[in-house]
Amino acid sequence: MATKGKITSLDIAYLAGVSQATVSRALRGSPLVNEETRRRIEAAVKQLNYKVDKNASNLRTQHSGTLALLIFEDPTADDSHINPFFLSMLGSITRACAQHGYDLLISFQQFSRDWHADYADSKKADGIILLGYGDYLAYRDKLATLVEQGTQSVRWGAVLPDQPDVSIGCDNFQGGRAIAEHLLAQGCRRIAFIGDASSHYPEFQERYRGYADVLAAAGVAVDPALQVDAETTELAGYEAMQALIASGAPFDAVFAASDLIAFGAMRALDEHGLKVPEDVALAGFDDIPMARFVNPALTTVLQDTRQAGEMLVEALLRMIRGEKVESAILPVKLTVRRSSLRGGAGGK
Amino acid sequence: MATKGKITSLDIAYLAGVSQATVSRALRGSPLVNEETRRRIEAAVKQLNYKVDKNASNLRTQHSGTLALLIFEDPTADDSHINPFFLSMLGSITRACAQHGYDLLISFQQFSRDWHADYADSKKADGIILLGYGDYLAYRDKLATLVEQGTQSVRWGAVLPDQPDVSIGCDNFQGGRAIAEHLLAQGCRRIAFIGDASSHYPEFQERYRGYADVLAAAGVAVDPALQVDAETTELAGYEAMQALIASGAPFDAVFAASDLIAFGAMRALDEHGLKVPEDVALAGFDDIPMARFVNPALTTVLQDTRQAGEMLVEALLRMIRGEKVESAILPVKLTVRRSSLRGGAGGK
DNA sequence: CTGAAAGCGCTTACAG
DNA sequence: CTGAAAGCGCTTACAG
Repeated sequence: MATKGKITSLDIAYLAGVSQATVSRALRGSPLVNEETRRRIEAAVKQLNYKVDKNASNLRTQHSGTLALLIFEDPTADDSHINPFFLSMLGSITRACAQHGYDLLISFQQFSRDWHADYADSKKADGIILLGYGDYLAYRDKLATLVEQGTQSVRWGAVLPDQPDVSIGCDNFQGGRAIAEHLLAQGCRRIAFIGDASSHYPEFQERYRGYADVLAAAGVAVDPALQVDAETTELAGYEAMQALIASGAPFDAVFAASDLIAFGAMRALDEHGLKVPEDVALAGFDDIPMARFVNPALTTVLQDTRQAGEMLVEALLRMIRGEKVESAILPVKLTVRRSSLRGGAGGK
Repeated sequence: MATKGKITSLDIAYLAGVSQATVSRALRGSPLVNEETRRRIEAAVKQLNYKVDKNASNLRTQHSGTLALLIFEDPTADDSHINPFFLSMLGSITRACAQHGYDLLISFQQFSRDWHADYADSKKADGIILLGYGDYLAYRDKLATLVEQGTQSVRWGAVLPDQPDVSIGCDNFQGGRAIAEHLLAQGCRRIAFIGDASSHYPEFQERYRGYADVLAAAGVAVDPALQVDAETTELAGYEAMQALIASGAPFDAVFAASDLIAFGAMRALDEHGLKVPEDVALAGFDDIPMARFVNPALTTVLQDTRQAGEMLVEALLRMIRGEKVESAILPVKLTVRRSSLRGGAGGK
């Protein structure tokens, strides 16, 4: 039937005995089309297995029905070792896109290199979602350029006073507070913080601020000797923990700025014969799926990735529609597991 | 400078003092363009921050420089609980696409519903990669339809004699053999298999065949009472293990058809006071990132997702180029960890 | 409610 | 090496 060549709306028009314009109207759901005509067209579409050519329709309408997701990662990142937290986000973003009838283009980006953010300019995507950690101070300029050029974009990350872009982030400060309060309630007083706490990594910095805030309010000294930098990998957490132990500074709890860091810390503690939670209470941040499987299961802060993904997509779509969009902060939830429980719950 | 309206190749042409056709040639890297002319054009492109409109160029050239990845999942699947193995695949596929200069569109699909495989027909993608478990016998017809309609596609999955499509899969049979041999070598004789072993799930079936093959060769009975169905989730593994324990059939080892199943089995064993590996040796399949973090760390079979992703993408691109492409089987690698070690390595 | 026609922004034979 | 022109397959004012 179909003459091998590509089937176009003209073929449908011919088969249905109408003009090509009417086919287009019918397929776009225009109310102007007669019910009977529409039925004939739909029959023809089915018969020839016709699909509208998106390149043509996108060219004509000047939008693509597609969003792009850029995930930043370390150059060191190995295939399968993308931060699981971002993979969860990816899942919920994909789903949110589908719900809104948008397709999703994804791309991993090296943080340090020039971003391939051309998806929007080249009309492959109507807007861009940015995801991933990296040095914010380096980040900032590129973000500003993006925004200046009028690229529609939203970012997952810390929500700060003067940032150039629209961001959605979780309440890192409250999360940090929750962990610190919990560890204090467990009787810990020498609580180490593993993770960068500078303005280069605002999310970690906020977690640290929450932690320091609670300690100070409780009259517990915030000892700089108990803070060790680490990027978000198991290895960095391991090495930072080693360094802390080697330093000889006494501690009875560890607040790792992310779950991956906590896993590394757990391994280092184990190698040094320090038991979690009996000798050292341990907590992380993110609540990635693995957190409940490690032994002991990890106390952490749940970031609701489902909600986050929906917020990101919805914010971006509103932006694309030309509405004014504000940054937003999502609540977090403390998730207590065995790794931080000093009392009777510990032990084998 | 740019008059707010969209910048097109005509603007570049005007600025560079050439025709629009020459701009197009220069930007596509045609050797016909004079060096000096090319430089002027490139300067203009930079000055106006021009990007080629992909919708227009794709429409003209009739291909999109994009591949689509469909990931099938259970309707029950929660946001963040996509099988981590497929997330690893997603990572390596994304990377492989980037290496080949292709963009990647992703979409989660409900297995039971009609697939939204229109990416290719609508010219949004040049081809499709299929990923995910599901009832193969139901799957098969849809696959056949896809292939019939001439949609370019490759699938990750079992490589079987009569399948309609091109598949890349790992050597499930050898993987099953490797686990069984290892468990036998540990002195186990009553080795349970948790996972579906029917032709509905050919990958699991192959793993089961490898296992049964080795047992038979070693003169160990393959007891049907020791095989319990389970889909690939932690919960299904947990429930299947409960059922097996409740059945009263004695066993000294468990071969779970996937790591997620193994995690669930581990939890059930733990709740029943059965120690891994002392009382029961346990092995999984996939080597997802969590496998090394559970306690005890899980013996499993490594599927090389990096290689798999590259193979899938390369096969699909060859197909798109019109080359003949065959299905292929990738080697696997036994990864022994503490969960299966009966000897001195066990214990705390 | 429908059709004829213009045009989205490119790419690429064709002619020079 | 370059330009003028056709055309990819749609969508949408415009006219009826």
